[in-house]
Amino acid sequence: MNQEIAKIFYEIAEILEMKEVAFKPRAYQKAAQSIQGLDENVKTIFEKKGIKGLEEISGVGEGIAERIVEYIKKGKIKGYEKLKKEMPVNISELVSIEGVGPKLIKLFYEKLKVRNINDLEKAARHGKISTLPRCGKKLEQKILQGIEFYKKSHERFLLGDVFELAEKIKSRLSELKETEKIEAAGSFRRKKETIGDLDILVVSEKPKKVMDFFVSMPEVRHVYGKGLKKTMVRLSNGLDVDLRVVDEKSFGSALQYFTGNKAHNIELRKIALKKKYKLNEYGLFKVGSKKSEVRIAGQNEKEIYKKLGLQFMPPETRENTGEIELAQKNKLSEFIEEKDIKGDLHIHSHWKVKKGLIKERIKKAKELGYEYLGISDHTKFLAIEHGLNEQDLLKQSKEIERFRLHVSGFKILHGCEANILTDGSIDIDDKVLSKLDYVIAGVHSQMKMSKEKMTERIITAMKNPHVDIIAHLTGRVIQRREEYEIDFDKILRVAKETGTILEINANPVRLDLNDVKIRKAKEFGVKMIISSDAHQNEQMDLMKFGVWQARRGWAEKKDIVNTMSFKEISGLFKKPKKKRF
DNA sequence: GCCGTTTTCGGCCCGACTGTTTTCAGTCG
Repeated sequence: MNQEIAKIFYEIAEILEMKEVAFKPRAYQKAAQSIQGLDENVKTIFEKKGIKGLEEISGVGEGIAERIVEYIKKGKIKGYEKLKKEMPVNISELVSIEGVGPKLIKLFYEKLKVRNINDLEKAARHGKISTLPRCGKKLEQKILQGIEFYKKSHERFLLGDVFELAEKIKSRLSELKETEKIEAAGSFRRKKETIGDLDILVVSEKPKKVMDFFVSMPEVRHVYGKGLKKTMVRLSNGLDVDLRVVDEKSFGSALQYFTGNKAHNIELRKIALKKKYKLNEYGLFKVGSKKSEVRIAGQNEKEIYKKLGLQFMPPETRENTGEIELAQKNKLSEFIEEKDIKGDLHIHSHWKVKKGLIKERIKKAKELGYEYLGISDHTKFLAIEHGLNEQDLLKQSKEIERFRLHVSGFKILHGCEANILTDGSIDIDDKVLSKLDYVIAGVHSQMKMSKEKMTERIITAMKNPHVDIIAHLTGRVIQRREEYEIDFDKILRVAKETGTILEINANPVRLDLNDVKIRKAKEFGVKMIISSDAHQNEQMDLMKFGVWQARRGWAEKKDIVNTMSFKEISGLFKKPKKKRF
């Protein structure tokens, strides 16, 4: 329901903008944004706390709260229906065309009766657009091109897919002697799970050379525009990349500015204004009388936060979801870092089909600087993954015992990734589970159950004294499979009571728990573990994606159990679950 | 329509780029 309401509010904002209503568009937009990012359903909030509860949402006041209630009760909003009648246009579709905004939509509708992308394409093809005031041939071409790109579905890219590409582009640029500093900003730097486009900043004395080199890279398929400050291209895989050349003295402020997110930046500027400063991508300036400006920061990003009276915030937290308020009070915690990770406990060795892989995994784990590694193959219910049965697990235990004797200075744990069956039971006998160092359990079948049943299923598994960790709790595969429906609050309460650890699956297609859920789990005092869930050696490198996600969820070292030493974590697993935390 | 260590009324982030004109409106991030 939150997404539905957010979408309506965004549309209201656009329509009001068309009607040139002042300020209200921003209000609706802001409310839509908050509601979209909300963890709890507005309906639940309303049922629990009434209209006052809704008004607690940032950007939601009396008026908008009433509109939300109207939607909850009647499934529609009268004012919105009325606006729609005045402007019966598919706005959300049309605004997604690059270069088309509310004002143009209004003009196109009034003069050409354009209601959707199809109409717009026809109008542009027939040369109608360029007959309108302030519209020319170039706009017409731009619109046609925009439609072309829209049709090729301008979807977002997985962070994991963008990561390697970004590294490649950065290293190409760094080989060029004309570039001094290089940094990728935007949602990539904030390590969002999906990326719309990539922003790269460089410092250079020779912008022309850098831009020429940039557009000539083999990955570049299309150049949107090329200037000395900004060049925009599309790569052959469809990813849009903007390259910006900035002055050394503005590098920090440009990095801050282009990292965003937008809402975070707006808050920062407001703080600057209150201090009689001005903040933009060129620096932080003190504004004196007669509009004289003195730069007080810009070269260094940290300096900007400091001068604004704020603790430094890692890019992963810059979403304007409360980080600024905490930073003002100096109460922002230290978040977990990659170097805090001491081991990986969710690792597959495909033992039933290939025996030599445990050794390879150990070698890789040592390279990563880990202190320990846990082998956790699938169990028998997952025949397709050659899951191990009870006998296999006992045999594997003996082999791991032999490794322990031969490997020095490194510790190996033996676990498994067992299946939570539909009734919540585990597909491996308790007696065998109790012989393992630890047990991960996950749902791998029957994912479309009712919310109540799925919640009950997982809770039953958590109540099993042998189940230490629940893997990929929501089962989502980003952009491919929805989360299962679960009552997350209820699960968190039981996790806390039973001492069950929740996994943050680091695979970039899962990242499950997500940032919002991590933050909530932390608030409930539930412990988490970050796991690569590697099926191949190279996938053990994915741990960092989990760490970034954990940082986005404000997790600290103490919230994540695989920051513990081997002694601590093996001791932990030996204690009864309820006495662990 | 929202919101408050300048305000319960009067403000609401800011600059670049583009295409269109010839001083600026619309869009974007």
